[in-house]
Amino acid sequence: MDTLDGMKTVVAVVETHSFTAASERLGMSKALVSKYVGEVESSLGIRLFNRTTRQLALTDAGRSYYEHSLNLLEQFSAMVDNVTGEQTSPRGLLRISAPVTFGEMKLSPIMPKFLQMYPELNVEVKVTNNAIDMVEEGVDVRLRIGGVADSNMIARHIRTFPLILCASPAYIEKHGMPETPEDISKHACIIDSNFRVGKQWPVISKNGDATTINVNSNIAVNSPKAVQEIAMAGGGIAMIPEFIVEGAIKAGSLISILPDYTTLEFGLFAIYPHRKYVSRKVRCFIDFVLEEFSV
Amino acid sequence: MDTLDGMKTVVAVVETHSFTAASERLGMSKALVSKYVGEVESSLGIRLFNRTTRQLALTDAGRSYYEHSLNLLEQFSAMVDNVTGEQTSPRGLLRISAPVTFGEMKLSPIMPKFLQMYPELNVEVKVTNNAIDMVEEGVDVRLRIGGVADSNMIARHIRTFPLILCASPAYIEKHGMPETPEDISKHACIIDSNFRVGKQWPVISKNGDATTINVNSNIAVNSPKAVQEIAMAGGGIAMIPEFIVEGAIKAGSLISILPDYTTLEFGLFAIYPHRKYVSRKVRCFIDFVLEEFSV
DNA sequence: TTAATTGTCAACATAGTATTGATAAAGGTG
DNA sequence: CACCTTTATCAATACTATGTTGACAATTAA
Repeated sequence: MDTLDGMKTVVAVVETHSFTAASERLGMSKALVSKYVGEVESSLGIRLFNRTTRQLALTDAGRSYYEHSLNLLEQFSAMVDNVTGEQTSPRGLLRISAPVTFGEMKLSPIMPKFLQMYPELNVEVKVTNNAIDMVEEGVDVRLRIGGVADSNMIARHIRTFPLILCASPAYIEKHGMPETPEDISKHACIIDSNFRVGKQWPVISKNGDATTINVNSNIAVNSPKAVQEIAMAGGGIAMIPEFIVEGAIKAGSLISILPDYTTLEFGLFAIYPHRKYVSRKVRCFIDFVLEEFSV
Repeated sequence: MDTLDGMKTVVAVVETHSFTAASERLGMSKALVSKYVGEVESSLGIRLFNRTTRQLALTDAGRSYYEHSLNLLEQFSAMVDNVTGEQTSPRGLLRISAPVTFGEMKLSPIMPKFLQMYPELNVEVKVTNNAIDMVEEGVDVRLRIGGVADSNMIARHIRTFPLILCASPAYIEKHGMPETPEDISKHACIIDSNFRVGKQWPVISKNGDATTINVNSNIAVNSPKAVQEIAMAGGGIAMIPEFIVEGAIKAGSLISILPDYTTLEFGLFAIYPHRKYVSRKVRCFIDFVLEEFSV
């Protein structure tokens, strides 16, 4: 057994709290995870986990080994990056997580280009809206809307994405096209509960005048895709990230409302662990995303 | 190939300046050393050595890899020691070097006890009087008479050993037994050129009066054992470490001269690399030697 | 109790391992 | 300048270890 693989295995077990989950993260059989942990233990001559088949508890030695290993593995990849410099392309596995709609619509289309730039890199994208535990999931970088308050995470701002107001042509035909922000409050609106503004929608005119509209709504949903579907079905006026609806607007199934006004915008951030050293593959990915999403 | 073994191999090659010497230090075939270095190089995608069959030159990447690896390997064993704590006995290979006579007469007899204390430890003792390069030879601890001026080495004082004056019974019978320090200068003396005093022998009486004798000598040799042999053959008065001649004196083949006086003494030091972390096996060995040689 | 899930075990085919001896290149030597 | 030694590498060999699969006992939730 490669000593470093042994360390990686223990790290994965500690972070996932399970041999089985660790085997999935590492892409190997659970039998091998069990074997590796056993080998590490016997090579140290000390028990790292107190385990019954259903419960897993770290021993003091296990905690110590985990913490040191984490540090060592990080230093090792730092060394590899340092030695190879910029001469070789990053290799290995990069794990990314992203919000599902953003991941599907904006991230996925640019991934082939990224893979082409770094052919020796394997990428695993996990789209999820659950506030996943990066450590537990073994994610290297996480794209997220909004920053994080976790001090051992770094949140790097990528860019802001605007939201726009829109509704279906049928709805507009029936209820009329709003001409001023104040008109909105006479309409039915669809709330995306991901955005914390609720029924107070901010609207900013071209010359910078900001107002807040108290909108009427009897539906809220926590998915921008669902909001779009509701709007397209004539459910009323929706506030949706532009990148989601730009296709529908071009196709004519949605109409932009008050195009001379801007409304909410959200920041896209890249979140990654706050350590001394950020691996080159992560840096490359963030640089790539920054470049691609630069306005 | 175990990643750490790859690192160890590169380290050994760098330090010995040779694949062949590295293979000897590591106890593996030179073919494997060659293979390992090749594997490390191809896994990094960069050349570590510029090598013709006869010349070996580190590349910049090689130097960087070596330095980082040294650090990583040290941290790894520090971790292992930390995790296992004092619960398990040190294991692995400990390389010791010692002056030949001291090694033969004083160190060797206590080694079995040491091995018994730490059964999982393998020891390799290298007796030599040449001022060997600890790095090149891969020695963990070196016992040495006198300290060192190398700032990246630590010299830990073990104890001082006295020298005594002696001669063969036949010589004394023929030339008379010296009764005062001044009598010595009338005799033939044997110089051990290891001790830098040359023909100025210091003598200190029991009440602390120190004098220096200008001795006559027409032979100097850089080996205390040889000095002893010359003295036993009737070559004259010799100044020899007590531990070397105590057997001969008991056996009657040498007689102590001016036993009420003391003369030179030398310090025995344990030399080891000056790093953040001293491995447990080295600490154990030094502690053991300190204990054994405590007066 | 049943059912599902967990960590471990034993067996197996496969792939990698390290040694040996041979080979070519490069220097030092007389 | 040819010789001889030494060096790193290569090819072939026997062997060891590797990781998967499927079965198993242990544990807990329903």
